[in-house]
Amino acid sequence: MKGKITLKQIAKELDVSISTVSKALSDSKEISEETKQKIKAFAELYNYRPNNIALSLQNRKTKTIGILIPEIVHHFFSTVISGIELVANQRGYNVIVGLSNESFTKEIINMEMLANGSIDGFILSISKETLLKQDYHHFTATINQGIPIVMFDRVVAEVACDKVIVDDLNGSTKAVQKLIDNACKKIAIITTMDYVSVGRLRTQGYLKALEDNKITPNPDLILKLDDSLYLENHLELLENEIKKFFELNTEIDGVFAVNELYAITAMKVAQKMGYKIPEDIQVIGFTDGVLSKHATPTLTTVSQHGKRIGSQAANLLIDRLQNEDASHNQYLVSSKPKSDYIKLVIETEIIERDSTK
Amino acid sequence: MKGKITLKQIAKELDVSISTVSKALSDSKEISEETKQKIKAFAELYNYRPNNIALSLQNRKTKTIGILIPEIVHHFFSTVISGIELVANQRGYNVIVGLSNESFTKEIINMEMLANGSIDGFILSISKETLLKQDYHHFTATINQGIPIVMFDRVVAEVACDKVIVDDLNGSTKAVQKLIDNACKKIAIITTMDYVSVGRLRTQGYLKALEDNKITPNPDLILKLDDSLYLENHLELLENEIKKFFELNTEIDGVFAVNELYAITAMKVAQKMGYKIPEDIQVIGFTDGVLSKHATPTLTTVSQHGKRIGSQAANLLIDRLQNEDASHNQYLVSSKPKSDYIKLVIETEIIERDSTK
DNA sequence: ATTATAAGCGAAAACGTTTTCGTGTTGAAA
DNA sequence: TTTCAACACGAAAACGTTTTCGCTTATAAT
Repeated sequence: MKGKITLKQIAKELDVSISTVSKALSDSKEISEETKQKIKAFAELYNYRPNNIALSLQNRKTKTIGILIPEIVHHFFSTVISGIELVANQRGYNVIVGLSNESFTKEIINMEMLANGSIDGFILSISKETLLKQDYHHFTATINQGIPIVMFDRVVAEVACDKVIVDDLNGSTKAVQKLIDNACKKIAIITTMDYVSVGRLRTQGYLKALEDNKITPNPDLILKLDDSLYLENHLELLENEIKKFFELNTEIDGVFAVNELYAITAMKVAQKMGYKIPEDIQVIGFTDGVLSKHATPTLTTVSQHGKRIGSQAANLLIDRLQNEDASHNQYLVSSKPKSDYIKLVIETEIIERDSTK
Repeated sequence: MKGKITLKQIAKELDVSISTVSKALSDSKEISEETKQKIKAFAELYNYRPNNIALSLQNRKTKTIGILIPEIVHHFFSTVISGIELVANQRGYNVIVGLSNESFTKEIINMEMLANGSIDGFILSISKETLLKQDYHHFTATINQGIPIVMFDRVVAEVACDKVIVDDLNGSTKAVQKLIDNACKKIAIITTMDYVSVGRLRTQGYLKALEDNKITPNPDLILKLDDSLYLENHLELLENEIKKFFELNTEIDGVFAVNELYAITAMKVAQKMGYKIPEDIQVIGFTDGVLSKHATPTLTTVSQHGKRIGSQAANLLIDRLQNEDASHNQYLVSSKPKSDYIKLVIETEIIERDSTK
């Protein structure tokens, strides 16, 4: 009972042709009931399953989606994957994942490895190094090869493809507005360097909320942190940075942080300095990770709905794949021109917990 | 510039045969330098890359590993994946992931979907439902089909295959021993139902440590929680259970929890009840997730080294795949008989933080 | 001049499918 | 009895590779 049985073997065993076996198993009416029964029974007995690779070669499609993300040990990204996997499976697709580790080179290698027939399309989030370099030729090259891409979260205008993004700007505005509504007078933001698009957008949202309320932004209240401080191992450095920031700006009574780590670290530092949360300082973080639910106090967050992002991205990709397919079919008119790319914006939602009043 | 170029197209364009092109690109000495140059230049120009699917069909191997895990939004599992991906990539393999969502049926469907040629071998952790049912026929069937499996963490003696496990028993013993050394007199354990093997083993480790120190275990100090309470949404129920437990056993001065959630929830509840940690109660959790580093106080844990588990599992699998390969080669003697399966035990390590003295 | 040898290339099979297009047999209609 | 469908099945091509084997042609040896 070693190795899968093939059409050829069944054919030989039953002394019919390969075509007959194939047709019998697909219940073709070309084959007599009698032969069908015989073949089906035999196939059943030996648990025949068609070989995926052979099918892929034949159909020139693999029914597999390539996911390319910066890292996987990360609540947001793994949540997105779970969303992708959900609809992919429902619609008959598998997912193959590659990790760029935020590296430009690994991103390219992974893409090329998968683009040579292994997958039908990509769902990806751009690595930081690529964002810094602003070199997107591998994406456009892939698209030009006829492999569609759907980008999520970290997207870029330079590449023409479907995109699924979080309403970073609006979400941030809502969050800061909430702090304003909660009577915060001096609202700080803890954010990243501008080249990470989401950091930039969330900062803009912060500024917009202030503007909407005729509050003049105070540059002192904007803390831009180096990305390396996002890493778990630089926890102390991060704490120190935030501590200095608080010491320099003692009047802060509200903090908006663009990610979970910054938010809970801010809470921790503030508490160590004797502030009460939310009485003295209210905090909101952008993200919805595990830490938020379990911090003390629990953290009010702007939820990104990662799972929904994933499902939508998968739907977008599979829709396009099947559309392409249909347009190859001469009997159908291509319903969608290839040029109109969709940009889906997933609304955020503020989840109120105990770090705000 | 649409779609990848094939050997056939190059051959036609350059008016040579397909075989010549193939040989030229693999630098065969059958082909003259002149022709090689011409073909290579052309291939380079059109960015020729061999089609993975065609290669897979030819070689009857896909250079792809199937990962099958209960869930992906989970620090331990995503860490393991990152370890697998690391060595898989280094050794020229891709990874395709399937999620069982702890469901027996989804586990089977996923396996069958991938076992039909899509992958060369599996790395997996068994779903809870499968563990409960104790039905492992799909694993043995897959192995009998010639597809090797490496199991990690949640493994089972009934299936003959390579395994990578955490030294749950020893790790737990060490943790409880540490509590004993730290002068804890009444040490409680918060654990899961027995059918999850790791829960059972960790409970055994707890008992062993007591025994080693001639302490008679007190059944009242063992809290076995229903698995559904592991879910994030039943947080309040979980807190209540633990609260009742503490109220019933006021003399507890040490807690060993078999997972991160139980551990930090125990800390939270204890603190709410007025206990100081680690002064009144010391806590150690089995796991090494994000929560531990950021809880207040930070949690002393038994680290499982998920990344190492992943890398080792991948090495085990790829070793076996390449060994099989070699044994098909008639010029080599199969160096390893197929029957001796390896069980790797990854040592745990206690990471001391502020929840112990 | 004849023969052996090597160099350079092409034909074809194989991997496992699906599908199109024959082809032979049967039975009924003319 | 001849003709024609309908039926049941097989041969072969195609997907994109690699590899074995065989065939020319030119060169070297006799």
